[in-house]
Amino acid sequence: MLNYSTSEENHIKAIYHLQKDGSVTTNELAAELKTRPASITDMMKKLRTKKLVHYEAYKGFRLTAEGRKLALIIIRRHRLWEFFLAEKLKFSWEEVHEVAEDLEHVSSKKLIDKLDEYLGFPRFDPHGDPIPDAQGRIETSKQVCLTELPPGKQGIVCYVSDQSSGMLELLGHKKIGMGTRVEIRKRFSYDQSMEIKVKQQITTISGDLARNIFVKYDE
Amino acid sequence: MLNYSTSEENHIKAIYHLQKDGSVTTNELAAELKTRPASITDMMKKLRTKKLVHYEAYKGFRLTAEGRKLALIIIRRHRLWEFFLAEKLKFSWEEVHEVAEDLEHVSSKKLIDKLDEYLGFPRFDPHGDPIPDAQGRIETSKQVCLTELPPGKQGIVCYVSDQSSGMLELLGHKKIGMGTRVEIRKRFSYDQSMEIKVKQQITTISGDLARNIFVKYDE
DNA sequence: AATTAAATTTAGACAAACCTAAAAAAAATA
DNA sequence: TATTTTTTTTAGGTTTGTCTAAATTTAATT
Repeated sequence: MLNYSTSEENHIKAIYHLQKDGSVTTNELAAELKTRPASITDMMKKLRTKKLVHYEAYKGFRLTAEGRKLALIIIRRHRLWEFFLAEKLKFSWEEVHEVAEDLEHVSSKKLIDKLDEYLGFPRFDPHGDPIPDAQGRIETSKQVCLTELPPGKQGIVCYVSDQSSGMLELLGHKKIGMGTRVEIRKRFSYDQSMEIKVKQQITTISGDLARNIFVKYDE
Repeated sequence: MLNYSTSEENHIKAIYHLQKDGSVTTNELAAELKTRPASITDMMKKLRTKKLVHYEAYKGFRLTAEGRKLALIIIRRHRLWEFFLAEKLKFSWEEVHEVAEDLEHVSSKKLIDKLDEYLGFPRFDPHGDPIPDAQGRIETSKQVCLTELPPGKQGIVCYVSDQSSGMLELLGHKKIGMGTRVEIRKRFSYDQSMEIKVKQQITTISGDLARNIFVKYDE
């Protein structure tokens, strides 16, 4: 595997994040990276010669297969470090991103694969974003607390933080378990309770319960 | 605390390592960093304006108090990462240096202090070199296996890797404990046994025993 | 469709960190 | 001490990644 500069890596990563569908524009990328449009044009020419992006003047750019592979490597590094910082070093949720921005450019593959193993092959970073595996495969879903599932979106229960018998009894009664599909129908700001659809039925759950249920959903 | 480039940090660190006593020369530093002498001159001028080195043309250079402080910060980062890689990620002894060369340039103080705490405030890296603490204080001694104590040097026992009762019995008999001063008098290559001086007396210990005793000594 | 506005690219400059080749200073030696 | 050798510095060039200002292309509006 070739080696890329921090700046090249940051450009590739930014394109990956912006490129939801269709192509990314010069101004968008300049805004994202806090540089000037002229600098973006220069860099795109370079990344084109390195076959990391498809680029034609005035037509925007998209990652090549190679470019996407690199983006996933960088995102893997970033999210594994975020997990490490939060889980092992007890950084708070909001602090991990900035430090991971630096750590993600240390490029030893062996380091990252061993870190992954040490952390127990986590699937989601502290923000709920999926972590690509060593082969660059990534889940399309994001993991969030049920309280943050966008209303109308289908979520799949994947984790419950409180494993007490009281919690399990309640979950059993509501017919909620690992893999159950849920969807938020209505939220009440007064007490954070919500009406959700579970197995074709509507039930109400408390904010306390919702805060302990985590779901995956596609963005 | 200001921020320095990777290249500046590497120069500062190299000067620290070469500057045993007296000043460091242009050629020495160029050899150490695998650059050309002309490049060293350029960098020394820059580091002088930043008040990190004392430098006068043709007279070599030494770190200022400020420069030494920076060097110790970089060495602290390097050795803590080495410890992490060996202890937690199970990298081998010889592999840790190269990866730590990259990690040492990630400059978050909070990261390093939390890493230090997570690792249990280790005092020596996997090579036996002392790790500076958060205030930049560093022990002058190096920690090595008794088999590697230079003959004639005084060593102080600081760690015994095998804590079995058999080992403790033997150590008690030989009057060797934590803090005991030892000195190698003669080594026998045939079976790695050695004659050592302990409390004014000469005794013989086996290679097996020596391999489990660790000592600190000043270089 | 013509004109104006916005986005993008080109052209030329700059700083950082390196380089080579030549000049100057210091050290070694005859 | 005079001369040669070695070390160090200066002068000028290169690459990377950024910038500004001007030119060009594309998109929007009248």
